[in-house]
Amino acid sequence: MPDPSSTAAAHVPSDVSSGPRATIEDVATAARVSVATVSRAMRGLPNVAAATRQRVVDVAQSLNYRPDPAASRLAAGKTKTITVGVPSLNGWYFSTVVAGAEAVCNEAGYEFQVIGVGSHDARDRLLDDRYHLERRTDGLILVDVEPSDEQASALARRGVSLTTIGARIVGCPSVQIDDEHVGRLAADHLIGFGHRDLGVISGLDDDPMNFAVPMARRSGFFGGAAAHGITLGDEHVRNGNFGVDGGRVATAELLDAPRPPTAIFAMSDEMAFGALMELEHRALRPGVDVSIIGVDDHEFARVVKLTTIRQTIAEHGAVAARLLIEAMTVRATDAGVDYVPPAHQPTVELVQRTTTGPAPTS
Amino acid sequence: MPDPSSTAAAHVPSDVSSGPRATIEDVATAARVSVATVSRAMRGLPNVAAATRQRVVDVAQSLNYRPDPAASRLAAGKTKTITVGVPSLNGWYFSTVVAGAEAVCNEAGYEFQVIGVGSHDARDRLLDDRYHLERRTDGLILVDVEPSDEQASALARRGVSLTTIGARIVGCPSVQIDDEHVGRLAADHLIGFGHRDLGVISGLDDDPMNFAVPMARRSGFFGGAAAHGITLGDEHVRNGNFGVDGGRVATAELLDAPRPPTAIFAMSDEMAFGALMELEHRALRPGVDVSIIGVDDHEFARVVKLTTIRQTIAEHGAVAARLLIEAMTVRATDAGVDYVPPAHQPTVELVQRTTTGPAPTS
DNA sequence: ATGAAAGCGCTAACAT
DNA sequence: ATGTTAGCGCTTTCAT
Repeated sequence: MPDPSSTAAAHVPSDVSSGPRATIEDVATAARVSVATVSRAMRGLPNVAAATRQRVVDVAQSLNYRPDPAASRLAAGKTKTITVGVPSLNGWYFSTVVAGAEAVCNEAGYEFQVIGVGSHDARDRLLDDRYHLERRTDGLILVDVEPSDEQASALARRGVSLTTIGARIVGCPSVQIDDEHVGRLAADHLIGFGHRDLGVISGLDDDPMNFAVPMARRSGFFGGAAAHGITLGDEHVRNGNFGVDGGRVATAELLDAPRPPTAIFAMSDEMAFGALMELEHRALRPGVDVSIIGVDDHEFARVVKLTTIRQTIAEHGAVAARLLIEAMTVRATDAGVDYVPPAHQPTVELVQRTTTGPAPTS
Repeated sequence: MPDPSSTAAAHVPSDVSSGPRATIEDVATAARVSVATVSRAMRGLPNVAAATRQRVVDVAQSLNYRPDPAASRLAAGKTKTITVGVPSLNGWYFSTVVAGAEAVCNEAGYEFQVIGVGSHDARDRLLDDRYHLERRTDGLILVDVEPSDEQASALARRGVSLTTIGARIVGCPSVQIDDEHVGRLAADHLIGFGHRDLGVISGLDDDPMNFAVPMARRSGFFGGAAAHGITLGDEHVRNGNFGVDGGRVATAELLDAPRPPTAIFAMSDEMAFGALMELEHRALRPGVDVSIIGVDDHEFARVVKLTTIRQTIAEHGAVAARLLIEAMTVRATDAGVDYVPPAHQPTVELVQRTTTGPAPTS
C-alpha cells in the first residue's frame, strides 16, 4: 500500500484507455466541485456557472467519463431507451420501418430495442402490466399492432409513451396513411383501364393483428368501384395473408371463379408477387391478360415491373420515432398540457409500371 | 404521519395492478425473510431451503414482483442485454439475420438491441473505448463487420462477449459459411452446363466493410473454373455492391465486353435480380441465352425462378445468438477455461431453378 | 451557484 | 440456510 491517499488523488490525466471507468466522483474531485454540480453541468441544467460547467465538461472529457446508464436509470427512473414492437422482423415492410426508426433513435442518443410481437400472446405479454415495460423503456413504437384501450391507457399511466404506425390511438402520435384512399386509387386506376371485372387480395381477416388496414383498403376499393357503377362483394375478395404464397393461392382462387377478374388489386406487393407467379404459371401475361396492382413499392416491385401504390416506409419509421421523442420531450420539458399528439398522414403515390394495362377486349 | 410503522406494514395483498412496483424488500417482508434470501431464491442460487424458495417465489408472484433491471445492472454489473451490430437494417439479408437473433435473445430473457454500423465511423464509434459498450450490453453480435484485432481484444478485456457472423475472430464463436465452397459450387454448376465464358458480379471491393466474403467466393469460383481449365481474371469480374442496381450495371458491363459471358455468378441474389433486369432489358432469356446463379435463396428468388445457392440466414442469426449466450454462460458459470468457442459452419445448398441452363451452342 | 446527503432497488461479501 | 451490511453510480431534494 504505497499510497494511503485513498480516492482523493484523482488528478491523474492517465490516458491509458480501458482501466476502470471514471465515475462522477472522479470527475467531481478532479474538477474540484461536488458530484451534484457535475451532474448538473453534464446535463445542461441551470444554476451552473459558465466557467464551472466548462471546467467540468473538460475534465469529464479528459477522463473519458460517461454517466453509467444503469445508475442514471435507477436514480432518475428514465431509461433513455426506445422499443419498437413489430409483428415480425422478417418481411420487407417491417424491417424497413424498423430501419427508419433505428437511425433516428440511435442518432438521438436513445438505445434502440426491438421485440417481436407476432401473436396476440406475445403482444399481451409485452403490454401486460406484469412485464414492467416502464422499467425497460421510455417509449414504445407499435407497428401494425393495435393495443386494447386498457393496454394503451395503462401504458400511459405507467409512464411509457406510445406512438403507433398503421393504427390510431387517441392521445398518441401516430403515423398512418389513408388506406381508404389507397383502395380508391387502385380502383380508379384499374377501372380507368376499362376493367369491370375486379378482384382483390386482402390481408388477414381471421387472426387480425390489425384488420383495420385491410378493411379500410377494401372499403376504399369497393367505394371507388361503386362510383363507377361496379358492385363488389365478398365473393370478389380472397385473403392472401400479406405473403407471397397467400397471394398466389388467392389469385388462383380468383381466376378459377365463374367470372374471373381481369384486374386484381393486391393489398401488398408481396401478395402481388404471388399473383404474378400464378399468372406465369398459367401463361397469362401481366398487364395484358390480367392486370395486377400492389401496394408498397417494395424494393423488388421494379424488378418485376409491378404497378403499385408507393408508400415511403422507412420514412414512416423515422417520423414515428421523431414524433415519439418529441412527445416525450414536450411532456417532460414544459407544460405538456395542451400538447396535441400529431396524427401524421404520409402521402402515397401510384407508380405505374407494366403489370397493369387496358382490359382485354374479350 | 398517521402510521409510524415505517416500511414494515407490507403485508398488503393488494391486487390492484399498476400501483408503485413491489420491490425486493416488499417481497422480503411479506415472505418473512431477508432481501438477500429473496435475491438468492429468485435467481435459483444454492443455499436456499426448498420450502423457503417456494414461499418467496409465491409471494413474489402474488406481488407481481420483478427485479428492476436497472438496479440489477448497477449492482451486478451485467446488463442482460445483447446487441447486434449490422451494416444496415434495410436489405433482406441483414434483417433476416436480425430476426433470427431477436427470437432467440428475447426468448432467453435478454433484451435485444440493434445498432446500425454502416460506415467505418459508426463501427468505430460503437467499438471504441469511449462508447463504454460494456455498460450497455453483455454480448455483441457483429454481422458482416470485422473489428480490428485491437477492438476485438479490447472488447474482451472490457467484458463484452463477441460473436461474429460472416467473419472469424480468434477466441470468439462465429457463424460463417464456407465461401470458397460457394464459389466452387457455382463454378461447377455453370461449367457443368457447358459454359466456358464466365462472368462474376462481386460485392464491394472499394469500401470493404467485409471484403473477406467476396474474396473467398471469388477465389472459390476461380479455383473451380481453373479445375476445368478455365482461367479467370479481374476482367471477368465487376463489382455490384451487393445491390440490385449494382448488379444490373455490372451485368451490362459484363455483357458489353468483347467476349461476353454466357453465364454469370452473382455473389448475392439481390445482384442477380439486377442481372435479370438487364437481361430482360436486352431481351435475353435467362437460363437460355445467359445463365445467372445467385447466392442466398432470397425470399423472392423463387418468384423469378432464380437458381441460387441457399444459405439459411435466419438460422445463422439464431445460432449466433445461441453460441453467444452459451459463451457468456460458460465463461461465468464454471471453469470458462478450456472452453473452445465453436466456429459454426452452416451448410449451403444449390437450388436449381430456371435461370441457369445449357450453354447456348453459338 | 454550489454542496451534503438521502436514496433508487438490487447484489455480494461477510457474518452467523 | 439465512441475515446484515456495504456498496453500485447516479439524481435530487434541501441547505447554504
